[in-house]
Amino acid sequence: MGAEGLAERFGKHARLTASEQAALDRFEEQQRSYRRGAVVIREQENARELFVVRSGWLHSSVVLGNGSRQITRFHFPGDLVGLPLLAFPDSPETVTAVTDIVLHPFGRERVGALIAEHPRLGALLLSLAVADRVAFADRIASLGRTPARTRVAALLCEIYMRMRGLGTAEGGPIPLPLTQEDIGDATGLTAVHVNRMMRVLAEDRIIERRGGMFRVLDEARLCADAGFLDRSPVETGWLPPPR
Amino acid sequence: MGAEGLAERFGKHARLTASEQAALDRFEEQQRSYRRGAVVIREQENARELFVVRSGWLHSSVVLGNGSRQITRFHFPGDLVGLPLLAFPDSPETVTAVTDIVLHPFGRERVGALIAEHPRLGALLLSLAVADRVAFADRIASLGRTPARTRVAALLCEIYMRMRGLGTAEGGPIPLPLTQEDIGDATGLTAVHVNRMMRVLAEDRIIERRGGMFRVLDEARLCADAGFLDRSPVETGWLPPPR
DNA sequence: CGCACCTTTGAATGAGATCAAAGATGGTGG
DNA sequence: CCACCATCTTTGATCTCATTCAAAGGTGCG
Repeated sequence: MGAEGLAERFGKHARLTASEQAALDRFEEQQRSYRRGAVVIREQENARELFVVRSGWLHSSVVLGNGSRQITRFHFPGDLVGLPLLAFPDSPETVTAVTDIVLHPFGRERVGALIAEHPRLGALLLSLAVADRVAFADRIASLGRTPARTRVAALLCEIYMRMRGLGTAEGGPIPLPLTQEDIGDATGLTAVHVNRMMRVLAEDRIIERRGGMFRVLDEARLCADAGFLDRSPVETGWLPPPR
Repeated sequence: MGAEGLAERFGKHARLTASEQAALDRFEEQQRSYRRGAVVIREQENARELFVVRSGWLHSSVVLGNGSRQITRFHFPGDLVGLPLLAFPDSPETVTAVTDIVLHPFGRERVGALIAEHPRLGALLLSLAVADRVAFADRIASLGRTPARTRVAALLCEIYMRMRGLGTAEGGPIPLPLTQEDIGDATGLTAVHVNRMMRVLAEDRIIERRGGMFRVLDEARLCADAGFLDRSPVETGWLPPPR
């Protein structure tokens, strides 16, 4: 549970041929574990490896000149981490393990080889990168134009939806291994204010919190409060045929 | 001046073969003009075409449930517009002409064909999509963790840098065909507050404004105020060989 | 069991929003 | 060419949401 590989992820969007499946599996030959809190990729440092997340949560963050931190994205099993290394030799972001994690590292040039040998997977990869970009755009809108309560709701909603995509029980408890400071750094709020907003959401019986967990009591209202938009599934009609 | 095509853009990052060059040029066979203010792609509507920007400015925006608008990205000549259509059949964003523009429309499946026939260009496209993602991340950090003055400075700085990349004179005047409301929608501020911040920047002799133009008086200080990070040029070491 | 870290709550402060209204500017049609 | 009107910019006054500062509980780990 809570573990997914590249092939499973890609397979959600297109039926893979045996050879494609094999090519993706080859990205997961290596395996490496990190402890909660470990820094996997450090901002501004030269890095050559990307990773497939096998299990656990991570986040990408940026530290501003004024010392404050902004978390830009959370990563879950099946996600690709370190994509910016395909564009920049020095990482523009820090990638940190939120929980204990297991990753599959692989070299940049393997992506090039994948695209050359399996253009359809290359196209699918582009598709996923673009979907990611849309997620970033949604977050920009959330930060730029919505009040605190909405932003916190949006983050919880995103986590809820993503965990459900990985197969969490419907109304069951969801792990929330983030400190309120983390949530603040993701939503552009202070930890204090995050605390107040979470309390309000709990008082309104939209969520319930206990320990490092939360439970969604009223999915409809959470989505409404969060301004959640269900992005239709990734489009694959334009992909070239498999080779 | 101020016009650039796909081949020029790609050529900045890798030396193109004749056949690659030709393949990219073929994306610009069609041509279509729009007036300032025209909506090129409408949010939530089904769209099948992407565009290469030949000349002029555009922006992508999202309208939130509360009626407010967030501009997520500006597009300049040589940019690809409508990439989200590679992942979603219905556009998640509205694309609007900021000035009179000329675009080259093309179908989604052409991207698939390009990747299949020219994997290296596919990889480069992925690279550019990833670079875009990093730009989004930078903006998230700006919105989430910096004060108003910094955000406005960051936007002007971005425009300044991008215009320079397209060949604007060093200390010369730069067109700014945006209303203060537009700038507010991009920076997550009100038009009124944008006005105040621009005034402060002008009073501090960092920029100068006249008509629909601005001039950067003190590039170093603008960059410092904006927390500008010069992202190193797009990395191409991992690309597969040209076919 | 004790310490470090996290959560929670209260009170004061402040950055940016909102409300309001007076100038500029520019595009359009007569 | 000019007058008019819509749109945009500018400035002031007030209000509010979120921050900051401070301090008291919790929690879990070594």
